[in-house]
Amino acid sequence: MTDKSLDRRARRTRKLLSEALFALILEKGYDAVTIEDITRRADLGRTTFYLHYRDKEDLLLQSIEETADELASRVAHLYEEISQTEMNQPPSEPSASASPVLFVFQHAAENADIYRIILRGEGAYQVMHRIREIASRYAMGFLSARFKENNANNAPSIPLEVIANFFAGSLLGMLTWWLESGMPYPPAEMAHMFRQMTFLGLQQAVQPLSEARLGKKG
Amino acid sequence: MTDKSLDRRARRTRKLLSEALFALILEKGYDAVTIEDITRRADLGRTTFYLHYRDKEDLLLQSIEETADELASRVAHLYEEISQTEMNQPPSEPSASASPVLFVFQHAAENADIYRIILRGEGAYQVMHRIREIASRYAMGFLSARFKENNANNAPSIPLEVIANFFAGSLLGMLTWWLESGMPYPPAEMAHMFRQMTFLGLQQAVQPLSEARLGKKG
DNA sequence: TTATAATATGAACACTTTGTATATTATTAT
DNA sequence: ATAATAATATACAAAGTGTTCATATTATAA
Repeated sequence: MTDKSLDRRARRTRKLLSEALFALILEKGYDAVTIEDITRRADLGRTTFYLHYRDKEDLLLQSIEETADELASRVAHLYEEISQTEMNQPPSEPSASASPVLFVFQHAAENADIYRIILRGEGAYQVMHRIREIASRYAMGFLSARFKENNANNAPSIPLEVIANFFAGSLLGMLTWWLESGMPYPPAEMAHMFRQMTFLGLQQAVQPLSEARLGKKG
Repeated sequence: MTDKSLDRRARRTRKLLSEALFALILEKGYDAVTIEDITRRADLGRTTFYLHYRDKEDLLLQSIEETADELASRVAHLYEEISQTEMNQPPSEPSASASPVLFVFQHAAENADIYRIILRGEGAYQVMHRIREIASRYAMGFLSARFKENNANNAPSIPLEVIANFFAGSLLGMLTWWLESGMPYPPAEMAHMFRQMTFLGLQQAVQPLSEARLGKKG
């Protein structure tokens, strides 16, 4: 998690700086935060900041990178386990327990501050762009695996890239709403609802008991 | 569109300023753009800027507000027409022609610059937040109308608020990808794919020809 | 066309923030 | 204990901000 190769003072300093930045961003927004704000909050000299980071954006991006890497590696690990387990199961059923989606909601709950900052788009383009990239690359892998399992013969009716970005967008949309409204449902419930809408579509979600029109094709 | 109550010079000045800002943001990112950059590009005196706008953010937000208002009013108009037309049709079929979703893709294509700026999250929190709000409020209205038509009796299995944010997120996700990759499909095709995924779910999109598992419920 | 009201401009100003340099002190690792 | 590393205070130049003011230009309506 935190780099052990660093001097103890340096580790402490960086931790204080990123915590101060997070708090200040949530208080008054990224743009309004100055370096002096950060170091004053962290109770450090202003010059100390420049010993560790180039500027405000550098600090934020490095902090986000840490969180993203941690999530990515843990999800990747979980994902491998799942794809093994599900080899012996009906594959396109929404997997209920230990799904990567559930994991994302849990991770977001544990790191709510940084997730809020990321999803609000603070720090502009680069941050949100990087997150969307991660989410849709992951979705691509996930979907192309499922697709190969199920449709060795048929071409998909919609390009995978499009599906992946639909998937990433909807996940980020639900995450954002969930965090901004104070996480009114537990992660498991959010994940369940997400899977339901994703796999079965709005038609099912809106009219749960009618199965009549499903066979039709547009 | 542009306020007729303004002096001709003032209209020209504001237009030049916003065009300059858009171009500069796309060139080097919101944060890096200074007021002097803007006025130099627009070939205006720096003090002139402050005659019209408080700061950089004010200029951007006003420009976005204009675009958003225009879209909102045009969609609202279209939406009324549709809901009348569809009263006499099977209501939960994805409506093919003249759908509000198609309209959004068209509007995005016509105003690609400002849409890119918005969706990249330039100008931070307020902008993206406002857009998500508009999108999900619209989705709320759209969905609750459909829901009432179809399910006067049953409670929806998923809260409308959640569905709306799922919907908004997926639309914004697809829009973003589409614009950032140079609009590789025509608006009509994007809208069609969006409707397909939204209403029928990934299951249908990924395995278009298998209708076997659809009846099941998780 | 002309009067006058509204806009645009350049120069100057105080102020904030940034990023760097330097000399000094404090802490860590071994 | 000591050599290396990190933190600090102070100072500085550069860039950007937002405002004021006197002056010039342009639009509008009588």
